[in-house]
Amino acid sequence: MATIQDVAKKAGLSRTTVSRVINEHPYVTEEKKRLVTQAMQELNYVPNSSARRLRRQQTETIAVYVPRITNPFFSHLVEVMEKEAARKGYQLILCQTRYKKEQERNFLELLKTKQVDGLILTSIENDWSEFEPYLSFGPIVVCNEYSDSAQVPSVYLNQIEGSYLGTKHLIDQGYTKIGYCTGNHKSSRVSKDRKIGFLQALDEAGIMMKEEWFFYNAYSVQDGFAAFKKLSELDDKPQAVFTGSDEVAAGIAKAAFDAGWKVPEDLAIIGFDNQPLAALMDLTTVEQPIDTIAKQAMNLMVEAIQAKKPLSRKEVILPFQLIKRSST
Amino acid sequence: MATIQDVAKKAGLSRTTVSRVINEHPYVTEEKKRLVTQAMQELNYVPNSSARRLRRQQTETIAVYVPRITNPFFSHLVEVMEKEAARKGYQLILCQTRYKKEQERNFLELLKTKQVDGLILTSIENDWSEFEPYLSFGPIVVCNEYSDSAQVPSVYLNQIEGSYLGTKHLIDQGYTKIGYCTGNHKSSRVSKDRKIGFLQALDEAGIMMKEEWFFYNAYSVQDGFAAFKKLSELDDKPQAVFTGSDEVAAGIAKAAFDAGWKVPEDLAIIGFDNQPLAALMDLTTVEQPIDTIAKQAMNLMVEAIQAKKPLSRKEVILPFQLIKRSST
DNA sequence: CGAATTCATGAAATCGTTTTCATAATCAGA
DNA sequence: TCTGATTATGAAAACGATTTCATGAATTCG
Repeated sequence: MATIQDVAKKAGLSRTTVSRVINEHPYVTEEKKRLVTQAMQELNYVPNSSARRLRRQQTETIAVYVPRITNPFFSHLVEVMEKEAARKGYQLILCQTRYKKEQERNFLELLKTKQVDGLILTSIENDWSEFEPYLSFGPIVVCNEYSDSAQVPSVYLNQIEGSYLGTKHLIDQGYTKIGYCTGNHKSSRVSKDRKIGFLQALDEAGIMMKEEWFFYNAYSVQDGFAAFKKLSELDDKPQAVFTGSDEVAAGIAKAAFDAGWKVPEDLAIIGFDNQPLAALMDLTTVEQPIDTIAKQAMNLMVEAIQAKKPLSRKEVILPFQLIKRSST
Repeated sequence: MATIQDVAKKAGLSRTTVSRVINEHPYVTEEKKRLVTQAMQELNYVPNSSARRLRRQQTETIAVYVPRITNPFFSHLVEVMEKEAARKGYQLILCQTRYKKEQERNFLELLKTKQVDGLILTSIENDWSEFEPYLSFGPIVVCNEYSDSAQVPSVYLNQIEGSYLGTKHLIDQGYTKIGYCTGNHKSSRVSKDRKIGFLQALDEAGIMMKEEWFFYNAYSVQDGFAAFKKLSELDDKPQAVFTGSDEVAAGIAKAAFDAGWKVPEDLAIIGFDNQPLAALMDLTTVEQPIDTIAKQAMNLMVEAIQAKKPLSRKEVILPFQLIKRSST
């Protein structure tokens, strides 16, 4: 492996000048620039990035936290982020927290040990106080999830509004017995707010909710199957169900279909996210502008890294959209 | 930021001893070990990974190439790889090539500039000769895709067998007019072999194929819609269609359903991958053992990095499985 | 008991860059 | 022509770890 020293020797110049050429500093004559470029080419030289990182104290790498990359919502988020990051000369390190507090904390070391310039969180398992101390090591940006105590920029949607929008739609369609089937993840603000919005819509319409119409821990298609099974065994069944994701909605729809139920006549279903799956299953759903969330979060991050200033609290709140299909 | 020097001073010892404690070298008395540990704690010291990388000449980071992370096949692959890598103390850098030759080549710099210890390719756009020169910078492992000229380990499935298996199944069900709807990506060996296996099955059964029953560039649900539209406008329509992915199959199934067709009576459909989507849409499909592919590829990579020996050609070929559902 | 190991530590070299500082040479303005 | 800025270059000091080499002390062995 050729080093900058080798190039310098070959070109008959100093390391400094070579470095200047590499980094496009001014004050290098065309003549020397040519010499250096040629020497670099002949030696097949490439700057060693570890050395550069050490000296520059920056890594041009950003860590992105997701629970699991196979969740389409998060893979979409990551796809856009990676694209945006690459465009700006940054790499992405993928951190799957698997909904585990400890996993999430482990990855924090990346920031502390200077392996990444910053952290983007798309989900939050731990209390914000766990993150707080790491802010001195580099910027953190929150997106999708949010926390009132987080003193960093957050790009998110007002999930109260989102679930209100979806629930209101069900109510407007005339349903009065409405089930609620979501992950209801304890540490998630998104979960909490969704529930608030849901209840708020019911409340405004003067509609009652029954304890047995809540179905929790539903994340996947499989969970949707299970939820339907429970639902179908109730004496007093809901006429419609609000879900936390298109996967769950799709699972319920499929199970209902297999059981000979008609959607929406026997059971109306509303999904969340508007993924390709929703179009496929003809599910009404609440759309989240994933592309925009991802881009904005990444932009804030790169800005923060380059400004080298600590980030302050800042909220970017984006709007939802209802996509009406035949499941409601 | 505290450095190793600060710790050494605080503990009244040399950098060397501190380093020994950090790296668990033998030959340090318990007494000094305690002193160092305490000093590290008090100073909130963490080793700087850039410095460590520079000295050690390794990064504990692996780059994974995928076309797009939103493709469920690849996100599944990456999920398992990340898990496996984390378990072994490695990080993953995500590289989305977006099916572009140039993007793919750009990411090669990561290896050359020593930002990663190795490369795992799950898709290949460029000719192998483009990768060849980079082998001197670190190990490369191919998985899913494969190339005869690649002198590195490859973990893959014999796609000729896979599509043969699926096509044979359609033939066994009595279909004689069979369409073929895949990506048919030019640079992909997978694509080529799938077609070979398909034609082979037809050939063995003495079945004729019509040019108009080939539908190419189909990757997504959306593409499935389009393919069905074309198919349905033919005078002589196929009775069954072999597809390259569950998404495409699902798209066709949905479009067919919307058009009032019955599956499989009016059109039989077989997918590929056995993703959650396939269960949802009740699609017969050819299953690929994604978990195993991912794990094996990652193991080979870590082994290669740690052995520090150049990798030689080696093939790990895994088996397919047919999942029969109601779409055929 | 002397020689050969093994254990324990530190000084200094090293990894490959970028940055600071110093020094000339050139140029512009009075 | 002198002064002060601008341009062009290199020597040497960082960046923060690990590793080599040297050296003594303690232990084992014949």
